[in-house]
Amino acid sequence: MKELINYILQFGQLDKQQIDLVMNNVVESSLHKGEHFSEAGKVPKQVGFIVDGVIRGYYHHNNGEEITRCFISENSLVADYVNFEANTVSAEYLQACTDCRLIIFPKDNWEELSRAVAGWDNIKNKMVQICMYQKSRKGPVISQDATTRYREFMENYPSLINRVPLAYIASYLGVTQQSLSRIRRNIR
Amino acid sequence: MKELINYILQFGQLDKQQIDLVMNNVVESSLHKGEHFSEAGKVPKQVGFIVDGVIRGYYHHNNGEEITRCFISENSLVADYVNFEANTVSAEYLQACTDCRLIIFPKDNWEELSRAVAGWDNIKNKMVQICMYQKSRKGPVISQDATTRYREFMENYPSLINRVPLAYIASYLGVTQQSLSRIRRNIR
DNA sequence: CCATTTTTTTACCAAATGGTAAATGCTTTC
DNA sequence: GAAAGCATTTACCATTTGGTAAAAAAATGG
Repeated sequence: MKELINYILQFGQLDKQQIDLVMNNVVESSLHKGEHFSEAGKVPKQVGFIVDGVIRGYYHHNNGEEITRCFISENSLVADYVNFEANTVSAEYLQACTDCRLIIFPKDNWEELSRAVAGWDNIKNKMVQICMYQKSRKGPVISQDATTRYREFMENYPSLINRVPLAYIASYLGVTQQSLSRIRRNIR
Repeated sequence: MKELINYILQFGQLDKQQIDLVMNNVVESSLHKGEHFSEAGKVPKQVGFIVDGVIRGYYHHNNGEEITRCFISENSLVADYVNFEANTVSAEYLQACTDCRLIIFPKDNWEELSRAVAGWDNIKNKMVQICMYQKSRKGPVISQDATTRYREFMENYPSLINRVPLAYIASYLGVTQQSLSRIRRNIR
């Protein structure tokens, strides 16, 4: 819980009683590698905070291929927030790509906090903006060759290289995992 | 002006007097192919409506290469709205890729309308959402080969193929224009 | 600790793409 | 309508990447 409180207090002040209110509206939870936080075709019902682990966002393209769009790691909110807010059906999956420890805000509690905690909305909006910004972060540059895309990935996400299965990184970079493996060999 | 009025009235009702107020706060304008609507490094000061023509959004990548991120064509708003609203410096260029006829809302007038026209904010928010959605629309899929990316581009933007210089489409698709030219030959 | 499963690496060949250079075609302008 | 400036196509070859199959390495579960 400490991690979540520290995270929240980055965005605004809360007194002890308010912090307790927040804590009373969350649930600790976990996901094993491969399990889903939310799924395409369903209406998302929760906002999560990643205490430990990495979650990826992906969708199925026409041909059925999985396209990885982003990675989200610890000390971040995770949610398909637009559809969470609008009660609409999600178009993408959010899946644990390592085992994850999470703190969950169920939808009712998330809304309750807006009523119960003065200043919560201000904090909330800032957190959500950061959350959406991370998901929209520029992906790999399509005109660059795979080697360059991998190099830039290492610069932008150095902490992921040794934690996330190669197949997901390959999917994010738009290459087969065989090609990515070859690229890694040739880089050294 | 008719085009703009029709566009606006899609999103809400306005009476004749209110329409006049809107018209009094815009300026007709035009851009030649190659000229910029707004530029990276500057604070955007206007919202535009494209009466005729196509504008592209692009930015410079590390290595100096131009990356085309989106195309916007007639009957759409065009703006770097986040930075327009926040008075912050833009990170991308918006450039006419054909000659364009535009209707411009200078920033002061745009804000004036919120005060002068009841219901304007409601209409405005809907228009801006659509504008931002169009810019965020999913780009070409990085894992597909260039031929497939071009095929899907033709499906998604059939009206652009014969209007926009090939070099810009190539930049959007992440291939050299020579490769794109060859792809076009082989497709027929 | 061994068996099983998952993940990563290798290898080989075919196909796609980039780099470079040049030719052709198309517009614009005077 | 000729000249100049853009835009598009072609060609050739080197390099990169994908497809397929299999081996090796690492992680997982009894």
